[in-house]
Amino acid sequence: MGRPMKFEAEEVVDKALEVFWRQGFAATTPQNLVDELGIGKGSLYNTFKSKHHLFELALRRYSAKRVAALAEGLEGPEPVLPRLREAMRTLAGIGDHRFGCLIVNSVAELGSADESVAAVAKDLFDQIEAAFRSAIERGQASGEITSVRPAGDSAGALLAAVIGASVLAKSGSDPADLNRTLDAALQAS
Amino acid sequence: MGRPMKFEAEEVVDKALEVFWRQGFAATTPQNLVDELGIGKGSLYNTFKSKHHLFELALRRYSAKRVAALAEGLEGPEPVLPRLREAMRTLAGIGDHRFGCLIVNSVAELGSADESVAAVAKDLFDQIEAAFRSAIERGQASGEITSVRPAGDSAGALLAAVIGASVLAKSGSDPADLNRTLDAALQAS
DNA sequence: CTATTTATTGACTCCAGGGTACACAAGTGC
DNA sequence: GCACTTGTGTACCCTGGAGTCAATAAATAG
Repeated sequence: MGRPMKFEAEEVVDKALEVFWRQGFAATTPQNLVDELGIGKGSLYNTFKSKHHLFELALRRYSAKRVAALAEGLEGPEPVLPRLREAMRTLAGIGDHRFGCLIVNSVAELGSADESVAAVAKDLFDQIEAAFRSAIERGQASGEITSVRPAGDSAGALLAAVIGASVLAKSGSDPADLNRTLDAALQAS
Repeated sequence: MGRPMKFEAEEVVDKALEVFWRQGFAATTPQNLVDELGIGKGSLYNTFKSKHHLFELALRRYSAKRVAALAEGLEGPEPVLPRLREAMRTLAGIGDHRFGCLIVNSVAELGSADESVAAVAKDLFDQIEAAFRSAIERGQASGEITSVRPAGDSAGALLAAVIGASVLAKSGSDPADLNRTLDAALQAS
């Protein structure tokens, strides 16, 4: 009982995610959120304890979406290399927006001071690396990818390349160059 | 004529650099700066127009130092691979502090909204890539590095790996793992 | 219909961030 | 010594960030 909420929390978190992604944590004000989420300040603080807590929810939601999309993109029939290629481009956020990856941005902004952010980031990075690794192992099993290098090493290198490309995208690098860079990292596997 | 300054601007910028590196731009308050630079607020704003301007000076100084150290580390007699290896570790900021790279942090925090920051970052990244490239070319000329892959492609991949490692360091990855990752990227060249 | 519970609204508070103003200090030229 | 110029130190100011609160609305139980 009691009055029902006029919005769905998940949708609001999705919108908050966009705002934080565009502006970063510190640069996003409660007023920004009120304006863009379409709910009042009272509801905001009633539903989500604080700006920081909402931020954490947004980070986790972003991570979950990314992991799901990655799993979907990598599964399916071979060949696996083009799948990896496409997945890397998506993760790096190359193209249209130039906001990079929300998690990368957040860990760079707050990582050394905010343990909860660092933890979410480490978690996402570990999951991406694991997904890369299993894809590489599949490719090695089918002979599509050389086995001279351990799959774990290659997966780590690909993860670093994706993160690096995400940052480079924010600094204004040419998307075509970044695609070449990612391809170079991938071909080296 | 006029009263002489009681401090040297360069030293103060160096100290400011440390503070911004530890805390990021938004999280650093004028009071923080006053406390750590050892100069009064009046001098601060008289010498450096604004917090943002001081920040830019700090970024540029950081870049200049990095580029100089990189050039010094890469020059000298062969073999060039161990030099690259060491340079990458230094650039990624693996080890003690866990603050990553100041430029990477700054571009991730402000890059898509602050053109001047993005420009300094792009500049540094270009210079690092160029230094990598010329080192790789030297290695190729002496047969130390395979020439199957264009030096430019490898240089881009190494740059992305270094940036990625810097971010991973902030999220709390094990330094030993990061060193493996960097080695994997380097061996792939 | 009333009591109770929970959401919403938006005015309000509190404080810190970023910067300014001004009185004073420390130099130089004459 | 005196004018002039340029730092220094600090009290002060203003805005906006983050969050709270009291009044009100919308539901359910009985």
